[in-house]
Amino acid sequence: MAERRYWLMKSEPSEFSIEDLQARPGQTEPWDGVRNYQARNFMRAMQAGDGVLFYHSNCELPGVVGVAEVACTAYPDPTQFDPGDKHFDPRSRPEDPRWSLVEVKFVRRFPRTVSLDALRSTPGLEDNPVVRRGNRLSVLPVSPAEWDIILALGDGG
DNA sequence: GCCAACGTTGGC
DNA sequence: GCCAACGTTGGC
Repeated sequence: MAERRYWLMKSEPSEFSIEDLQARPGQTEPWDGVRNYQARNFMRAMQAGDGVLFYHSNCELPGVVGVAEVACTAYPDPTQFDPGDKHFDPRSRPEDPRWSLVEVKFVRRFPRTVSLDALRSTPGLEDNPVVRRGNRLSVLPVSPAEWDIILALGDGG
């Protein structure tokens, strides 16, 4: 059995928020539209049951708002083949799909957002890319130690 | 809305 | 393979 790993996934709440995830049937959502190779590779490395920190970006209070879980391993993102979709990729071929997604399942919302400010000022998180200036990666790994720190901040808040 | 940081593209 | 131009991300 694979060891459980931890990730952080960003979403703009105006596009898709943790409340939207909670409201979904089965509280599960295909995390489509990722068009960055590094982020894609991280999704391809995910296993069902991995922990996910749900991060709200590009909003009034950016930060981690709750916990989700990887619901299945990666499969081809269907939006890459849909000419009507904003994430359509004309250069991706069905016999060799370029982009993948995983499905994500709601676990819980934190009582309070663990803001980016809080992440930046908490010892033990300074090595994670999410606190680094100019970081644009939307899917990134979190170490077990970082996971524990952020959960304590979120659940204790 | 601004703009710095970054990834991608394409000319050479 | 270099690198300038371009588009996007995301904090502020």
